[in-house]
Amino acid sequence: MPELPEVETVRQGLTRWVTGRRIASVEVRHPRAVRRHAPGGVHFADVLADRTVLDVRRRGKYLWLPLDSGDAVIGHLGMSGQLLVQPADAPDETHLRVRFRFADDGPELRFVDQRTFGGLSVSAGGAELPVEIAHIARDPMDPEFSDAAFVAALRRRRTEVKRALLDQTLISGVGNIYADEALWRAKLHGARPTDALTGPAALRLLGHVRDVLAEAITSGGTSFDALYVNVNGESGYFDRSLNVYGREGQPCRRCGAPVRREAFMNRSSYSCPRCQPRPRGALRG
DNA sequence: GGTAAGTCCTGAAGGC
DNA sequence: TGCCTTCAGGACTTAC
Repeated sequence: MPELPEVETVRQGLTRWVTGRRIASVEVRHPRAVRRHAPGGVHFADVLADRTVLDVRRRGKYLWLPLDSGDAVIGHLGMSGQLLVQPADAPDETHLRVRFRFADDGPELRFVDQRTFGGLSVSAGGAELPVEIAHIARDPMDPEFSDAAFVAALRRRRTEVKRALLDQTLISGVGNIYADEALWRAKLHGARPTDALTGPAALRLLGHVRDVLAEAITSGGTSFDALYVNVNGESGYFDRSLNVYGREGQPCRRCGAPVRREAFMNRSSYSCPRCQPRPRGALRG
């Protein structure tokens, strides 16, 4: 499941493999993969032909590829998307959605997505920062991310802390897995109200978020079921380092209490019942 | 049939 | 009352 570390790994791979190359043609094999591109798949392919990729950039879990036309290709991997660099004669993947061929006849760029939550689009004039993703906050690894502004905004919210961590307009790049891991490190239950967090507590939490993400980037991201792979098709191995996520019933690595799983927003939250006590007044559980 | 995931959309709720 | 902002939850998708 691609979160920031996975997307960053993909960005680094794409930078190496597609920067400076001229697109010869684009083949859209599934309309849903370009559903965010309002003019449709034919237009998507037309506007990209003969354009050169200048760079590969990232904002949160979004990638964009500035082009020599001033436009940009926006990509989001959703929960099962992959951007693969493959030899042109490699067999098509089962869930191949979009294929980029290059003028140098070198390796193709393929967007493969089983569950089609991800997608590609072209942002007109979006080379610097596509307007479509301008609402996404900076991520905590971004040099221009402001810790003080984040802490202030977090404490202004009237919601639960895990929900706030998943809000990409507040802080980007944190998904379900790393939210649980950061909360475990901070010894906070995800249902804690944000407006009751002290400034220092919020700052400590942010530090743990940053640590978890940094360690995951070093490991090349997390993968459980081979749905996520980097541009060369290799899985990350950060899952070996997870402390609570997916470990229901197994002993907490800090205190030994069995890790609990709770329903949260149509998905799961994992936490230690002893290290991360549920706040008084919280209803679920 | 339940489960997993991230984002967008819609309706509800709250503040002024 | 009414407008604006913020919040909560459903929809989407598909393999297992």
